[in-house]
Amino acid sequence: MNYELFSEKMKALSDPNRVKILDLLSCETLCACDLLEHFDFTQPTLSHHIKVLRDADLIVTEKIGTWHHYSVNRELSTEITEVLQSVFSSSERCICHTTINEKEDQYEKVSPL
Amino acid sequence: MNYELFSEKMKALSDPNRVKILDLLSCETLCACDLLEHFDFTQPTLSHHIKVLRDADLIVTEKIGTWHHYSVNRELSTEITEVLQSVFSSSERCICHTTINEKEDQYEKVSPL
DNA sequence: TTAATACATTGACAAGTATCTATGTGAGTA
DNA sequence: TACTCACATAGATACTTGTCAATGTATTAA
Repeated sequence: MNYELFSEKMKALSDPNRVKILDLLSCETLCACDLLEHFDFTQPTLSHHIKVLRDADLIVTEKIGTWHHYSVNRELSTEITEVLQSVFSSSERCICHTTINEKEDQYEKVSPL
Repeated sequence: MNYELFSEKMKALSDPNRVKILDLLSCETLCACDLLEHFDFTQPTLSHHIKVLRDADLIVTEKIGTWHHYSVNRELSTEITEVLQSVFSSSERCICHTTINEKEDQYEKVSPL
């Protein structure tokens, strides 16, 4: 995961409503109508937030008939937590150990985190 | 930390350049001019990103003469990592265990996370 | 087939953001 | 004092985002 990819996951978490959605889904799989009861906004707005979370791979959808069951992507959430920790921790893989203007660009494309 | 506060920290992390700044600062305290060497944008843009990180309490500044020394706020970074983990984990404190429209609003104001 | 339900999509709008150039500020230096 | 350096601020612009009302699309039920 590089800076660009990681910051996209963070962007998906940058709205309080989306964090609340994930928090609700962390306990159990829910459908959109169940989720909507917890919010003041309209259904299209919920649908928008779900799309953002889905595009970021933070939630997965299982369609059963007319109902869509949403749940958190636990694999990715574990990875994100680890990457976040690594960003704040001094480590060998930090970009600061590469020579500026020489390896940095290439390093970023491979795996800065 | 509530959803609003947590999502503000996430928003500060939603730009790849800011993540890179934190990654650089995680190894050592740096001044703005040192940081700037790692980026293609201008000094005012760096100053803007530093302000965003500072407003989110993710970095702290120590001014020595003309130079400003920036470093990561390790206490907050630890807290953020823990909260992130708790959002993705099923737990007793999850908002789903409260009665909708009854306790939820108050709960949010106190400590949903 | 008609109607209802669950969810997505579209288009619009107000608000926010990343970037730039230009300028301000405050501290050290000649 | 005048100049330089390190950094912040102001204002402008292009772009993105959260929200809504309106509408579309499957799927199930009557």
